[in-house]
Amino acid sequence: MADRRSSTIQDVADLAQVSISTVSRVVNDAGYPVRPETRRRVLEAIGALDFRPNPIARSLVGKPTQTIGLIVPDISNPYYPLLSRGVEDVASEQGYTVFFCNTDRSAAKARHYVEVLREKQTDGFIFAGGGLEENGEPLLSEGDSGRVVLIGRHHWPFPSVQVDNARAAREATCHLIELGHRRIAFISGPIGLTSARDRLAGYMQAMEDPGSRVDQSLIQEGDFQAESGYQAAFSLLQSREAPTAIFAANDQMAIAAMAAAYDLGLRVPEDVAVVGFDDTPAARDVRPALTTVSLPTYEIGASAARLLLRLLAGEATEETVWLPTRLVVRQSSGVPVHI
Amino acid sequence: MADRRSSTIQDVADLAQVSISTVSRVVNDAGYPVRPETRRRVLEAIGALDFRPNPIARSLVGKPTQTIGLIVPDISNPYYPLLSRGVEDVASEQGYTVFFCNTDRSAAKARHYVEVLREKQTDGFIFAGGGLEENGEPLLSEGDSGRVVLIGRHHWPFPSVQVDNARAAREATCHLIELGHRRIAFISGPIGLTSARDRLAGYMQAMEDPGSRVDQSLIQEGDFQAESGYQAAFSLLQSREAPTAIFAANDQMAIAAMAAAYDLGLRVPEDVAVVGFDDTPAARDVRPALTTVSLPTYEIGASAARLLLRLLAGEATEETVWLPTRLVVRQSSGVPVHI
DNA sequence: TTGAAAGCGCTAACAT
DNA sequence: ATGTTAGCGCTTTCAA
Repeated sequence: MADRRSSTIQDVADLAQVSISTVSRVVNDAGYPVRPETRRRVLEAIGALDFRPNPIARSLVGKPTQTIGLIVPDISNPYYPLLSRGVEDVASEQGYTVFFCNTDRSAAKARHYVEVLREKQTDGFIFAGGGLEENGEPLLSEGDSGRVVLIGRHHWPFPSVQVDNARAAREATCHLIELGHRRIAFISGPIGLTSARDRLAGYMQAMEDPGSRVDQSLIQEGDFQAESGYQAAFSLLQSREAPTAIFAANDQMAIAAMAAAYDLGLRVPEDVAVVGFDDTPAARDVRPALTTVSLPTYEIGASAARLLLRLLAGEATEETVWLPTRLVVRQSSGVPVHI
Repeated sequence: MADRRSSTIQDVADLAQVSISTVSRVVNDAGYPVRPETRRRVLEAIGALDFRPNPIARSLVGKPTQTIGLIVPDISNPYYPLLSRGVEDVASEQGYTVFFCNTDRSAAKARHYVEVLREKQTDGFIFAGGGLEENGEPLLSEGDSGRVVLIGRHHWPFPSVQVDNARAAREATCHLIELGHRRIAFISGPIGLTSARDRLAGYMQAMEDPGSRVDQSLIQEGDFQAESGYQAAFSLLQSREAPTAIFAANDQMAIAAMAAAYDLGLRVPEDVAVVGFDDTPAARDVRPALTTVSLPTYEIGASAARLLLRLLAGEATEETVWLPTRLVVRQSSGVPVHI
């Protein structure tokens, strides 16, 4: 039953013997005066017809859609699900529904989604990951102000939530140094990405401390995907002066690096120590469990959502939320530990 | 520039000195006769004003939105990103944009999303994973026919794409039996899910073949999450008559099972063989690499999208697409192999 | 307390 | 070939 084209406000009005304005009033229940008896009739009709206001029509007249979008660069990176969860939890708690969009690290796709989300389909959106411009052309404009929050470093006048990637990478590298390692290799993310560059910078800072210049052959560029991490680690580990430790810019590459070591007959952490970045679920599921930089991933998403919601409510203005990172030492770096 | 409230069709009409209908005609370029000179003027105005038709208004008058939704049960299951990719690739190739929705295996959330997507925000949607009813109440209605396709087994009169879970699980179990294993444990998914039950059924079939009744203590229920797999494997492996092989209903649990073995000082595959299901990226990244049932995940998504798009174009009717599975033997089951 | 009517931006008959 | 107009379903003045 109730499978015909869904009922409209007019149907309800007819059934309740009132005008559509009255129906609209009781639906939007804004403390507008409506005689109890009338309200009752309307409510009854609404129930009988299973009426629900058409959100399209609603937003055409400028009403908020109670929907926000979340744009992420790579849905297959296990880092994002948790972040999404954070966004979703706080959003749905406040009655918002969230649509996820995957840009696949393509600026064109990102632009496309920004446009789609912008055109009033959603009240606002969260943009995670880099790629905020497509060959010079900014993806966002002033007009987006007040309804967008960014995650990660950028040079835009929008609120955002951040994490100190450089600092975190520096700490992780120092951990390895303290363990006695000197030849520490670094597998970076795509250097086109700010976050990847920041992590590299942190590594460099730590390595320079000891005095010596950083051996460039110890640095390999990956692309955040497992395959690239495997390749990089494989060649690193086979080189004449193989590193005794490998620090990968994300967990996927780090886990792949452990695989490369395994395939070369090397033990982790005895022969090579490995540390990752992100603390994705896999980091603790794998063996040896991965030492990695733990990001408050869920909280990053939750904070971004809170920020956006406040923005939409007209509260916050420009603002940056910094969240802390923490090195989680597990087995892969060589220290006897709890998991 | 161009940051005021975006221009409307009226603005364009004014600037081009034509009526809004003419503008609409050139915009919707349906081979409708428009004098070249006029068209040029309109196009020029459109360019000057950076006009883009408001999709909300457009869909209010019944135009398709060129948007589809994809509802998945658990965005943090690494199985879904690839499926999503399949959906997205064929969709965007045909000019559709896709919104992802995560139900978190909650029927209430699923219902919510179905409603949101249904109310014309999207032209149609793909529903992956179970939970198609909330205590008896079906989530979908006849009215959805023609704009929804399902992924996975169900009893609904909607087109869908399927995989033979039972058969695949049977084959995987047989592989273990052929390797000489007799005490093969099974860590199932939540038995509330059809796919989980089917996989269990397949395992049972294979185990019964040899004659003996299946030892119930060999079967543990998990929830598709790593933690449950770890627990199950840990207790299984410590029991008096420990299994020599563990078959987990998905890769996440299988990988966790390997971790449990590792933590108990057991070697995989020498002491325990492990096989998984899904062939997520982690299966090949982990060491020993995981023997697992490979699903054409990407293709499942792509097929579903193709089906939906054809449906929206008014082509297909009711139809079920079956896709093949394949056992990928890697290291964890004990055979010397290629990865 | 309620209704009538004007739009929101667009498409699609229906004129011309 | 182009313009007029009536909606799509809803909210919101403005009247009554």
